[in-house]
Amino acid sequence: MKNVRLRFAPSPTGGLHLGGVRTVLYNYLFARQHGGKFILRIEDTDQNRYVDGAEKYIFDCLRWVGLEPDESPIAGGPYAPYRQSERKAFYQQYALQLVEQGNAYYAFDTPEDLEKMRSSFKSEQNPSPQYDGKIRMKMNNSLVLSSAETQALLSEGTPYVIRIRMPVDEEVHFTDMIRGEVSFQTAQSDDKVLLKADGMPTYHLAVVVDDYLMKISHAFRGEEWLPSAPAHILLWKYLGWEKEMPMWAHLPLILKPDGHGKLSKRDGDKLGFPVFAMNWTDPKSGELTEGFKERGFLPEAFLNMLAVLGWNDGTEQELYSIDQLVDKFSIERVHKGGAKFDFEKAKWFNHEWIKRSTAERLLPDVKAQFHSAGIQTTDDKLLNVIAMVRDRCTLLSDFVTQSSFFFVTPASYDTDAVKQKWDAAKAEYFKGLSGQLQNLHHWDASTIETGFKELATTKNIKAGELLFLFRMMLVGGKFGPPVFDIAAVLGKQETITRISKLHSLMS
RNA sequence: GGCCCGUUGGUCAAGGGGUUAAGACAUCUCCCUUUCACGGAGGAAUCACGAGUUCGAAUCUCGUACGGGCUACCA
Repeated sequence: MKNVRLRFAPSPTGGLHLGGVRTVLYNYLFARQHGGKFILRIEDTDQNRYVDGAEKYIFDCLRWVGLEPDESPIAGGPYAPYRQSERKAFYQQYALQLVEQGNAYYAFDTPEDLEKMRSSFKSEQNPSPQYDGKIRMKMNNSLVLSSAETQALLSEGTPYVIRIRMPVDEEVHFTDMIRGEVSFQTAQSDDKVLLKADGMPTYHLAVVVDDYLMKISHAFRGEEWLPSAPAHILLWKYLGWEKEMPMWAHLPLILKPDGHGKLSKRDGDKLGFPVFAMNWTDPKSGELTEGFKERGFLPEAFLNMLAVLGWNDGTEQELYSIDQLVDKFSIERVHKGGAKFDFEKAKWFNHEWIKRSTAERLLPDVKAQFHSAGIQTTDDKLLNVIAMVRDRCTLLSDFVTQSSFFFVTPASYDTDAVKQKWDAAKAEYFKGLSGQLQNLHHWDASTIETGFKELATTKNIKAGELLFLFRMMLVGGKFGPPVFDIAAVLGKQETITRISKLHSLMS
């Protein structure tokens, strides 16, 4: 396979969701496998829905996960421009060609006309009537009007759209890389609008024209596009480009956790998990939607999770680096059925990636977490701490809750629990412990532990309860690494200070 | 309603005529750990249903049911 070119064509209307990132990922993997190019084209076809800043946001997300395109509106490329709003002339040219060939026609129906048509043809058997072969001769278009009438309307500046003229009785079939042979009857399809009244193309025209002009060899998109595929294939044919038509792959959908419908932003809001790659703030409403990045996901884990949501290489392996994915991925093994999204499993991937990452890899991300929590850290100490608590962190934000006590004295204690264990004998013990620690020459975990236990034996107190209190003094709660390891990192003076702090609080 | 796509434990899934039907998440039990985790051992839990083909069907065929997508001058 040569000259492999793939494209991702998001509409800049808001956040970049899971399905979008997965499509990019599969595109990217396929492009890298074949030494091809991955192209980002921005589908700003509908001015009304264009959202300020969304294009840059998409780039930021792709940069975060490391899937930067080879060609894009920002990076440029040989087939620029890559924004649909800047390619209007192309679409108009080809729409006109289709009209001249008789494969498309002008339609002058107003929105009210369409509304009237839908309500008058609506019935129990046909709840949503289409503008198709059965009714187009009853509408106001260049198929029923004489060419003189059509010309007159056109020159008067009457608003119009250009619609594809679907054949009444043809079978369109194609091979999908995931589903195999798929076929449709054209009679079932409607006369889709190709060029809108404002002169902008619809997706149907734009995707075909741009894929041709940009020499796209493989087109991956969501399964929701399957029903309109026959119209696209006919367009390739009518425009005379059939030989250059890309290979199609319709990816399965990512579904809501309960399986009822496509996963949407609202589901995330409702169930408490992100569905966007990164934080997205709607510029109009100011509403913030949380992203996987800000939730504390590693991009490696995020991509890994997405890759295996709907694909499996047939082995037991579940953890893949991006390079391993390039090696193992195959579009033929992508599943046909949609997968329900499970946030618990997503977190598991992140946990695994955190556990497997070096402290050095984690340092910048963890440091950022601490800084946004307003806690100052030093790299040497943080590196040490990361290695100690890594295993118990699922999200990057867990590092702060799991290890902030290394950097700041606990602000509060579980005082009720402490009160139950605290008594005069133990107060006496910790007084003694402070003195003993002060005189320690070697400050390391096992030396501290030995002294701690010897003193407990001397005072005849069970070590278990003392250990609990010691942990409360140093950590403030019932969590964290082994307590003597903590003391070792904290250092002599800080350890003694924390002992006396709780001590004075209790007496 | 029509058309298209799909259906293996609660979830992600392997398996594509003969298997004790892998594995992972979640869940439960136990071990380890004087915390929380990690780790280890084990348990419970699946081929949507009905016909057909076959010596034999999760696997092939056909129906049915269920789920999803589309049915816009949205993508």
